[in-house]
Amino acid sequence: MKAPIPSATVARLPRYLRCLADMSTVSSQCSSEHIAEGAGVTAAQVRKDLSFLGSHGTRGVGYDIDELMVQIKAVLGMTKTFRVVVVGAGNLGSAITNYRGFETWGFEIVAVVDNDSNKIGSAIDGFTVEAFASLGSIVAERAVQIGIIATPPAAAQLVADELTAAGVRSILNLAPIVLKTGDEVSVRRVDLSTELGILAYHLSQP
Amino acid sequence: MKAPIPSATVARLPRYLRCLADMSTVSSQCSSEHIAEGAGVTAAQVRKDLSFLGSHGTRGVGYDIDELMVQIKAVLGMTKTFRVVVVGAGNLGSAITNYRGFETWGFEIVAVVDNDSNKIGSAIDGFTVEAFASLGSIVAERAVQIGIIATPPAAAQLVADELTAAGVRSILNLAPIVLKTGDEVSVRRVDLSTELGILAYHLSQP
DNA sequence: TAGATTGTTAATCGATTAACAATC
DNA sequence: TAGATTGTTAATCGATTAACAATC
Repeated sequence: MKAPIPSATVARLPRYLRCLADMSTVSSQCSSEHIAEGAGVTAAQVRKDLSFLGSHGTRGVGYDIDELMVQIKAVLGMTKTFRVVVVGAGNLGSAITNYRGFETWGFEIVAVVDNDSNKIGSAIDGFTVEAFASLGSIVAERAVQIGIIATPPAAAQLVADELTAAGVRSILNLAPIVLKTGDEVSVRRVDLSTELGILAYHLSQP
Repeated sequence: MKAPIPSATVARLPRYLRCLADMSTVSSQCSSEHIAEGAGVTAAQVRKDLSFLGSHGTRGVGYDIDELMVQIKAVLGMTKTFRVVVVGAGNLGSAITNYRGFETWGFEIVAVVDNDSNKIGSAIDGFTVEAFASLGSIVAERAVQIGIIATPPAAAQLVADELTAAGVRSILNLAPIVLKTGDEVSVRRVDLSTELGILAYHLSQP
């Protein structure tokens, strides 16, 4: 029986991991208090979250940093790698393609595609931009598992449909639009525009 | 007595607004059901959220799209504009500077700075990259209100300190690190790396 | 009036916090 | 043993959902 980890806890695990990585250079042990400080949450929150992974701490002592990192990595599925296609070679797509953080999580970009003939054939971070029309064959031949949508919002749904048709079952959507997909496709969204809206709200508060 | 709007509601308002903007081209009225579909939430959720803004709907009819947009814009503070400095002219900083979504929320980029002498003087989207050392005078002379941190994580805290010292009271932090700032500074974080971690978790689930 | 849809209530659900026994 | 810190419980808090009276 796999323990179901609450989504709020999952969302904090990557932060704990980064925090542990920072601490691992100076120590081998840490307390929930240490992690809490680095991650910007309470110590009780940290202990509660880590309890979902099982008991890996030692009472009176704390957690072994390396061991805890291994546990978190296992839970987050960082033992696997995933092949990614980036759709959209504009500013956002370029930034994503250049982003070094992907390797950390086991994401390997295998193609960058666009439907703009001016961009096709140009180079981005060592990748040659390929035609959007080739998406199906690229997905099939390179066993692409994840599609990142970095297109203007108007194109995003079409891209999602094409990715789905090609057999991709996981999408990271950076376009500020809610995609309509079947239940077999899991979509996550990162929406800078919405974040700016929230920021604007807080700024306008007295 | 200003009604305190729950943070979860605030986070959804920008999405409702975009959704309403899309619908406004084809209709002048809409129901909570329509908004819910476009925003990917339940109709009950929409009505509950909108109730915090006051009663702007008509029972049996729905909401007037234009009027509702005005209400949401007012609540989100979109009647104001904010001057922004982008710190970091790397890939992320460039993508941010090129991002057209800023104007929507009243954010006006007035400077892009970096501490890399190779980047200083180069052009990004019409801006000439200026020296990080000039941050203080730039903030003062151009009345900068918001700092966007688009640097590597190792530099982010220093940048935050400098922004704070220069008098900036709002920071959007794109670096994957928790900033330590005084209570007078409000920080929001957008962390692509954490999002990738969450995505990896969901991908590795059966 | 009949049909539709809001605004609001109460119930449910899930997440956070505080406290402390367990135990190194 | 004394001090420290975990793991877990119970209480609290906040957000979501379902239902429906109000009312256009």
